[in-house]
Amino acid sequence: MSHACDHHDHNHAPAPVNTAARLAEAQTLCAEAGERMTTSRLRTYELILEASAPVKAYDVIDRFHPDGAAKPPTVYRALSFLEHMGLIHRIESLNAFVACGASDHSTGSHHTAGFLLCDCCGQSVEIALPALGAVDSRAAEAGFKVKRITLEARGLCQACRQDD
Amino acid sequence: MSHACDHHDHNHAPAPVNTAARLAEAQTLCAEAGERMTTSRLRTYELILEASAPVKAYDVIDRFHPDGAAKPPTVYRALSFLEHMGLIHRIESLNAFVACGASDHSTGSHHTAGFLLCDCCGQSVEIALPALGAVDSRAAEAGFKVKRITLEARGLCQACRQDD
DNA sequence: ATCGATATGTAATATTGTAACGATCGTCAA
DNA sequence: TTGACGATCGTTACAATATTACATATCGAT
Ligand SMILES: [Zn+2]
Ligand SMILES: [Zn+2]
Ligand SMILES: [Zn+2]
Ligand SMILES: [Zn+2]
Repeated sequence: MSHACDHHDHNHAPAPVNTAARLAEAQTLCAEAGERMTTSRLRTYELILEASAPVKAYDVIDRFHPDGAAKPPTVYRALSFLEHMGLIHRIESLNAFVACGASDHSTGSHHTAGFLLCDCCGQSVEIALPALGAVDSRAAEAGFKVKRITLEARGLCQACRQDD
Repeated sequence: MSHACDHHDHNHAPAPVNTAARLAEAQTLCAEAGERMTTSRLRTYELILEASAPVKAYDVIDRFHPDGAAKPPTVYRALSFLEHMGLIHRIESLNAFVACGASDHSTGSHHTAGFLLCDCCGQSVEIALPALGAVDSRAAEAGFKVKRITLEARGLCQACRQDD
C-alpha cells in the first residue's frame, strides 16, 4: 500500500485501537447475535484492526498466516461476514476495508457511514451520516427506495496539508 | 451485465439520449478546452452514451470494434480522459461508467454528483449534490480538505419497487 | 523539416474477486 | 449415540478488472 507522496513522512497515525478489547467485543457481539466468530473471521478482523489505514483484501490474504498466504475465498468470506456484522466497512473507491469506528455495534446490523480519505497518507476517518436531506428528498421525488449509501470524501487530512 | 432479479422485465428504460448531439457537444467542449477528442475517445464516449445503464470497462472493450475487442489500455485511457473532461462519471460501487447527465458541461471540469443506483434493473440517476452540510462541517472540524465526493445510493427504482 | 509534447499500439502482467465442489464442523432431534 | 442438516471451510481453478512498460505514431509549433 503506497500513497501519493514521498516528500514528507506519514507518522501522524491515529490513536491505535485496543485490538484485544475490540476482538473480545466482537466475539460477544457474535455470540449475542447467534453467529459464529470463527478463527478465520477473527484473524481477518484482527489484521484489519491492526492496520492504521484501510487494508486491501490481498494484504489480509498475504499476512494471514505467519508463513504463507491464505486462499482468497477464505478471506473474502470472512470480509463479507464482518461487513454484514457491521464490524468493518468496505471503501469502494479504494477496494479496501477498514474497521468500523462506531463506538457501539449493538444494533447488530451494519449502519451506513461516511469516510474522509486522505489521498496522501491513506488514513481514513469514519464520520456519522445524519440524514442527507438532499439525497433523501431527491430519491423520494424519483420514487427511489434507498437501501444503503456510500459516501467517500477524498482529499487531504490536516497533517498532510500542513507539510505539503 | 446481469441484475438482481429475473421475475419482472426491465423495460422501463430512461429517455434515450440524443447520442449524435452529445457527441457533437463533446467535440465542441474539447475544442474549447484545447483538448483533443480523438477517435478512441469519441468511440468510448459513444458506447457509454448508447448504454441505458452504467457500463463496465470490459463491455466497452468488447464492443469497441465491429469485429474483435480493443486493447484494455486504449479504453482505460479514454475513460480517464472522459472522466477528467467531466463527460462521464465512474461508479465506484459498480466498477462501471456512466455518461454525465448534467445539462451543461461548460465549466470544463468534472463536477461532483450523486447517483441513485437500482440494484434490480441496474439503471442509474444522477442527482445534483448541493453542499453536504454534514460532511463539510465534519471535514472542517477535522481540518480535512475535501477534493471530491463519491456518493452512491443503492436501492430500488420506482419501477422495480412496483412490480416486485 | 524538425522538435517536443501528446496520444496510441502492443504485449505482458498485476490486482481484485468468484464459482464449484467436496470435506468438515456444530447443533439438534430421534 | 447416531444420523441428519445447515453452516463453514479447504482447495482448485478461473473470471473480471486494471496497470506497467516500451515502442511507435501523430499533432502543433517553431
Ligand atoms: Zn461504522
Ligand atoms: Zn494524510
Ligand atoms: Zn455529472
Ligand atoms: Zn430498477
